[in-house]
Amino acid sequence: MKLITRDTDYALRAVCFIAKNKERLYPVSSLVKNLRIPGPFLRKLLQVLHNKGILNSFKGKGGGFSLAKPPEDIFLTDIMHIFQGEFCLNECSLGKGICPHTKDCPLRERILRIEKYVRKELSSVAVASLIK
Amino acid sequence: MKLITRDTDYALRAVCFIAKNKERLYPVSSLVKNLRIPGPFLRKLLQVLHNKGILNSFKGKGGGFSLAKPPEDIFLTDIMHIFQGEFCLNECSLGKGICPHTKDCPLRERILRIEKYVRKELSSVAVASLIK
DNA sequence: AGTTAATGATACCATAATAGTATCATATGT
DNA sequence: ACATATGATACTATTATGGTATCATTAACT
Repeated sequence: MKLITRDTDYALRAVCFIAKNKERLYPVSSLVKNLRIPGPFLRKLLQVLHNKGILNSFKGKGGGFSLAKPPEDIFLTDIMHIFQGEFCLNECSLGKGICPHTKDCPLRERILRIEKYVRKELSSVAVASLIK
Repeated sequence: MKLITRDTDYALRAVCFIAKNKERLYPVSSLVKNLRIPGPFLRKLLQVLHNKGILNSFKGKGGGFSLAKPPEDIFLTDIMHIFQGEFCLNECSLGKGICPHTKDCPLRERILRIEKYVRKELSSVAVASLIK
């Protein structure tokens, strides 16, 4: 099972790469060369990151992407949230009201505890800490 | 994202149900009534559990499934392992040698730490502890 | 003004994973 | 013999994932 999906992984790598030289503008083509991620796919991801306020974008010749905020303020969880939705380990059939234990599932509590831990661990990871 | 897939969830529920009265034999039909899981699907799952030594099975009229070992000795991780494979959070593209940081990914260590924690938490959950 | 190089938006497609069904064979108690 | 159960396995439908393609828009630079 994957904690981090391909989307998130690609996006994170792109963000980290851009963060290393945060003044510059990086067009997709340049990122593709450096990161070996399929161009059209990466482009889609970057557009999303832009819409979500992680990146700035500039159209036209000489344009590209740059960070919209300092790398200290971009967290792994931000990117995970964008591409993977709300982090939740508890998506067994319970949620759908199928399970007879919907309310008092004996596993639920333990899983929520694990979830809390993982969330805490992940939320401490800023892009800044990944580019050293 | 799901820590526990549908397969595991269904299988676990069936095992717990059987464990509550561990002397009895439960045919699939009876489990279906009680657990509201699609019959043919559950049957397939139970066959796997039998092949993996979690359940006994008895063919023919009056047959059905029973636990192959005491509920104290059946762990959530056993069932997860059967239906979800080796537990591993670290399946980002790294493993495939695509990522330039294959060896010294700054995230890897943190994820491995999380993985270790989750594994420890899950491995402490026996079926016996879920049926009270 | 025209060309080139970039993103914006969005529709499309291919593959794999997931969830579930169907069928035929075999065993067993009555 | 018959009814009821599992064993094995092939099949199918749906969804998620990963990736492409296309056309529109914007901006810099002749």
